[in-house]
Amino acid sequence: MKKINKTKYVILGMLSAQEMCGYDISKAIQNSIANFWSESNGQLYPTLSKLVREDLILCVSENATNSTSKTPKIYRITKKGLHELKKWLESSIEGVPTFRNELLLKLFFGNQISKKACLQHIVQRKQWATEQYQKYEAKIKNLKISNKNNPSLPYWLLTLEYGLNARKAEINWCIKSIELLEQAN
Amino acid sequence: MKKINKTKYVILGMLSAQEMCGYDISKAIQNSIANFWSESNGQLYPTLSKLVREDLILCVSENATNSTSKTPKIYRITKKGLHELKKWLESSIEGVPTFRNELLLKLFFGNQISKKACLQHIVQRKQWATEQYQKYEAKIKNLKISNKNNPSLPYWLLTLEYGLNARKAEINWCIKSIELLEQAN
DNA sequence: GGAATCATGTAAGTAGTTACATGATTGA
DNA sequence: TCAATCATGTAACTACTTACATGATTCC
Repeated sequence: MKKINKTKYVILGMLSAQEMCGYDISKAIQNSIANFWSESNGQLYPTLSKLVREDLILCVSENATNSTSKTPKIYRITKKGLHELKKWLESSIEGVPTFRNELLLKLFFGNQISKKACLQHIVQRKQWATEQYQKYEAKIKNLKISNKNNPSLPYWLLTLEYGLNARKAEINWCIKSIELLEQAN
Repeated sequence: MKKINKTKYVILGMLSAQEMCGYDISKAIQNSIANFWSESNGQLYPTLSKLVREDLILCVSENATNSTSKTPKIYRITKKGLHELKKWLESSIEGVPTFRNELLLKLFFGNQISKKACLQHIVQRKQWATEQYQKYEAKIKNLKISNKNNPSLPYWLLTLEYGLNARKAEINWCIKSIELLEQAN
């Protein structure tokens, strides 16, 4: 289950929808997949250059004339790139990585500190999960309106509902855990 | 929300229960927190040395006489180490990192491939989540018996129930998503 | 004029894994 | 005797983030 760089596929995926510059891709990530994926500039820009070298994308705005250097570079996905993207999208997922969970780590050693301190961590998480839950609800509502006829809508909703469900489960776990700890000897 | 190295606290936490060598710690991680935490040898051993230098743990088996080099080095947590551990356990959790989710990334771009291929990913995940769910159930059952009077039991159960809940939520999301996609246009 | 935003990129560093090297001990 | 497990550690590498540098454009 070794980690491989997927920045490549994020870029290809984003460019499969429309031509964009690096900055646009960065914004698009923020506005769509940020709940389960992030990319820093330090990964994004070098990968863009790499994908051009590999012929998976190309730059369609090399206005060689007025090259004032800080003009946006608009990228377009190539046929080869689209093929590579689809191949990856279809390929099955090899194992699910274990996510490190600081809350659970602290609770696992919970007997070393006061019950009250442990409860505080859980209450804090419950608060967070509740806020997140509401954000997901709002996003789902908005997306259904703003992208009514977008063929990608069902897929985008799937990802939001995953988050909604996960937060809901977390809230329930918090409630149950608070009760359980308060009762415990 | 910058990433900081928590290997330190895993080691301190494990040693707060009993004296152990590096290998034992590695095994203990496998048998207890592997569901939400992992450490590789490449992190573990250098960190052990570092913690000794920082006086947070000490090596209690420097049998300087018969040093055949591959004899286990038994470590014990110091007062300073225990204090540092407790301080961390009580400190509040700064932000929850976004976990990268390959399944959601593939589904987000799902419109680029066939509905069937997307469904396959979800079915596969459902299978995995179901297996995991059963493992959690078994672990919880066993732990309740094997650690009946252990004061840490409620905390350990909390972490297992988190996993159980999370997998259950995932299974439900899979079922719902499969239905939703099959109906879609 | 100046702040915010648009836009690209790099350098330095951290965290982390993998793969290897080494050798002792246990038990079938 | 040979495989498995116990046991420690390092070197090389990858992924990734942060912080910085730079400058254009927009719009109040």
